Parts: sequence; structure tokens; C-alpha cells
Amino acid sequence: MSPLKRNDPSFTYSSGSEAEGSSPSRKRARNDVDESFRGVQNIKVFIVTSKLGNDEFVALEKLAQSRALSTGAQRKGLTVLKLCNSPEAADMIVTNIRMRKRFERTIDWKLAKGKAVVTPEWLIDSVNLGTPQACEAYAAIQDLHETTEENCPEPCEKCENAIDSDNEPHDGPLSPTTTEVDWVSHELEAAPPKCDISKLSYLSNYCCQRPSPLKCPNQELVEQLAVIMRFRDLEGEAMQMLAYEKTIATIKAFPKKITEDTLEEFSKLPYVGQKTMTKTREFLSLGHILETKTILASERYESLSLFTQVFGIGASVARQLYDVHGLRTIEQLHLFYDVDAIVDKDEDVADPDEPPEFRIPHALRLMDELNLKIPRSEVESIRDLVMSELEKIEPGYVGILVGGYRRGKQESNDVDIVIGHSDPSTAKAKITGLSKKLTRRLYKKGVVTNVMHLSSFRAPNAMRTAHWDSLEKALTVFILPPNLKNPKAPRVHRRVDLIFAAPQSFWTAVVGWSGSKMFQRDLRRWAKDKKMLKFDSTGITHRWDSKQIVASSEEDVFRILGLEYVSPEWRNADL
DNA sequence: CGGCTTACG
DNA sequence: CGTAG
DNA sequence: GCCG
Repeated sequence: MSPLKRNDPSFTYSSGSEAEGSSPSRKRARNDVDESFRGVQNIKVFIVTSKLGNDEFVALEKLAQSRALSTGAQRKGLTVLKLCNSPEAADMIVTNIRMRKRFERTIDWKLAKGKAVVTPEWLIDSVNLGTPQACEAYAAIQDLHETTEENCPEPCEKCENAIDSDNEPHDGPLSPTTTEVDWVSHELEAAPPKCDISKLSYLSNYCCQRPSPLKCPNQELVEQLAVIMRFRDLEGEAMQMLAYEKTIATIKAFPKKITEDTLEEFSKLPYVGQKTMTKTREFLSLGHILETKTILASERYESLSLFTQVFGIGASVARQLYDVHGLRTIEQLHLFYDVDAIVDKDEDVADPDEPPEFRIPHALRLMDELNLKIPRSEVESIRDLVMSELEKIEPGYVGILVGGYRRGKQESNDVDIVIGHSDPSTAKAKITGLSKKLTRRLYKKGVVTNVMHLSSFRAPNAMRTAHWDSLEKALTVFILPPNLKNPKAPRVHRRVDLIFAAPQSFWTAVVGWSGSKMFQRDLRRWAKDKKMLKFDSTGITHRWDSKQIVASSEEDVFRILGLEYVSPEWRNADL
């Protein structure tokens, strides 16, 4: 039957996330932000150097620094990991040591009994999953297992769940009994799913209720349909394109290989109609879709695809270039836009303080580089560079890598970072204007070469009551400074999107910018259709009175919407 | 046959 | 119309 | 192109 069977108790109260208080909505009406966004919880972490290589230690330090995590339901606000220099001051001790005797030589045993003593994997998983993990599964020393559980800094619902599922052989994150794990490679791997995907259903009409992996069992069919989808887009058939996007999103969550045996079940899935079935049958019998083969063989598709790869050229301009100007190749585009001449002209008027705007000639020159995939390690380097620059402006900024990286993609097309501030009382002031300030600094350092788009907080809208836009964004081009380890490594221009979020928008921004595109669209569609809520870049608001509902964690966003939590690795509803 | 995310530049 | 997820 |  329908997977949408639950009646949502949270509907009446608009948010199931209130920890206390019998009339949450009235309280919120008084002061939205301060009531719901209660500030920072610091987790102080001490890392034991023994039994860690220097590189490993440095990597762990980086992980623990200025990292924003979401809290559980009981506490509201940001959780920030803080490194500290002494074990006495710490809440948690991270160690790679497993033997009690060796550990006792480093840390006083009585002291350790008052802390949570965990393996490096706790740090890695907590950062990768975006929320502090229950310590129980990560106890480093057998004899400290119980005290570690008791002293875990986030004793919330997750710990209860962990106890509930105690007898279950959870193949969860990492076995605490494992010794000598290759944890550096774990850091690079997609985080293991922590959501309960058994509560999701691939039959839902909304992809935000389905578990969508990065690669599905029918990935080849998806690729074939995606060609038709792109072609519909290029030809300006937006609704047909949308239909293919939805069909693809459905298939991404279908866990069975489509064969003659499963074809009937497949035909009943949402957004799988007659046209899809015809094409799927072709794929089953021929190994490809007939229309896809035709499209791929056409010069028109090849040229239009090529043209739209240039930032600033969409389907409409691409068609005009093809139909009106008769252009076919990138070389012809270069001539058409007179790239060399415009570059010279631009250099004459360039402001040394402000990064030049990004126009089509720039995009053309950099097209080859910008189309290169970015490995996860470089995504992380770019994040580290941005965060260290922010640290110089003022301490307390936090950043989360979002986009495809967060969904587990091994290679990204661009880098997306949501930036906030850990002190909610001053965060708005510290975020306002930061977009321009940061990009200017990075431009002067030679890291940012261009800014394609800058937006800032808008003035209050006269029509609506006290409603500020709470996102700033900077769409930029980066080039990293030479790598000291191998100076000869090629340096490539990269697209980097920086999103600056006020505290009340932080977690909705993280969810939105984590994508996928289709996942985000269906969250908004769900909010509208089922919950009478509006989900936009500023957050979630009631449609009738425009009162904002502030989410205090990523999971809170799902709770507010009355949805099961879906972790980022399962939000890959797009191709 | 209307609707399909939403906003900014 | 182009950008973003 | 598919759903309600």
C-alpha cells in the first residue's frame, strides 16, 4: 500500500522538535531566533599523540578544528568541536591506543574514568556524519567502556537507540574491537548511512522519502534516460525534462535490477508511465534506448551540450548560437565572443582590490579546467584554506562541506561550503557583509580569480513583516596556491560556492545545499503540498502567517517537515 | 486539464 | 534568461 | 511526461 500511512502529530504543532514547553508556537512568536536557537555546545577534545603517525595526528587535528556538528533533539544550537591541549580540560579523549597498560602510561587512569575515551573513528564518523556519534561503539579501552558511555557529551536519543539495538549485531560504523584500522582511508570514504532506511520506501511519490544511493542497480538505464532528459532541456521542453528527472529519481531508489521478472513491479512505480515503459523495454531487449542512440549521434545534441557547458550559456542562448549564428564548435564560439580582445580590454580596467566579474569570455577560456572533476582531498584542502582565512578575520566561524561531496561523491564538479558562526548572539553581524569581505581577501591572495555572482542580505521587505533574507552567497573561481609537497603538481581553476548563513537559516541551508537538486525540490514540494509550509533559502515558514520555524539541527529540518531523516548518502536522487 | 521549487540578478 | 541545490 |  501507500508508504505515506503515518498521520503526523507534528502537523498541528508545526514542529515535533520542541523539547519542552506546552505551547511552543506561542513562545516562538515572541522571539523566533533566541527561543529556538539556543547557542553553542562545545565538545572539548584532546588527542593523544602516542601510537599516531605525525600525518595522522595532523589530519585528526584538522578534523577537530572549528567543526560544526548538529545536536540531537534535546539541546538546541550548534555543536562545535574544540581541540584542547590538556586531557584535564577535555570532555573527550581520542586515542589510537587499545591496551590499558599503555594508555595508563600516557593518561592518568582516574582522570580517564571521568571522560569519554574513544578511538579516532569517533572523530572521523562524527565529522563525516555531521553529528556527534554515540560514544559506546567507539570506546577505545575495554575497561573504560562503561565510563565512556556515561561521559559521552551527547547523551540524547541516539544513545537510547544504541541501547535499544544492543543485542542486534549492528554492522554500523566501525567495530571498536578492530585494531590497526586504516582510518585515513576511512576518512575519505563516504560516511556509512546512519539513517534508518527501512523506514523509507522506494514507492513514495516524493524522493525525500526514498533512499537514493549514489549508484543504483539500473544505473545504465538511468544514463540512457538522462540523455533524453538533457535533450528535452536543450530543446526548451522544460516539463518533459522535469518528467524525465522524476522518472530517473524514481529509478535511483528502485533497489532491484529491472528484468522481465521485475518489469511489472517497475511499471507501477511513480513517474513511470507509458513512454518510460516503451523505452525501458527497448533497453532490455537492445541494451540501449533507440531515441538515445539517435540523440547521441546528432550534431545538434553535441554542439548544444558543449555550448551549455560554458557558465552563462543556457539552453536558450545555445540554440540561438546554433540556429541563428550557425556555430558548431568551441573554436567557433571563441571567435564569436572575440575572447582575446575582451580579455585585453578587461585587464586595462581591472580593479586591483575587487575580483573581476565572470563573463562568457572568461568562462570560455577556463572551460576545460572548470570541467575537470575535483577529488575529495582537494575539496577538503579548499575548505581548509577558506576556514583558515576566516579564522584570521575572526575566530568562531564554522563551515560544512555540502553539495555532492557531502552525498559521498568521490569526485565533485564544484565545491560548496555553508558558513556560519558559532556564537548565535553575534552571528548575524559577523555573517553580514562577510561574502564580500572574504572574497576580496582571497582575491588579494590570488586564491579567488573571479566572482561570478555576489548576493547579500536584502533589506526588509515592506510587504512582509520583518523578513530579512538570511543567506549571502558568493559563486567564485578558486586556484589553490602551489602544493608544498609537490610544487610541480598542476594547479587547476575550480568553481567554489560559498554560502553564508544567519543562525536561523543555517541548518535549512545545509540541507538545501547538500542536495541533490531533485531531493531539495521534493522537500519544498512536500512542505507545500502536505504541510502548508514554505521552504525557501531563508528557511521554513508557515504559509498563512509567514512565521518562521527555526531548525536547530539537520535532523530537526526533517522533523519539522514530518519526514523520516535521510542521511546525505541516500539523497542522490539525481543522475 | 492544471501543476510541476524557489529566489535573485 | 541564467544561476544554485 | 506524468499525476491528481
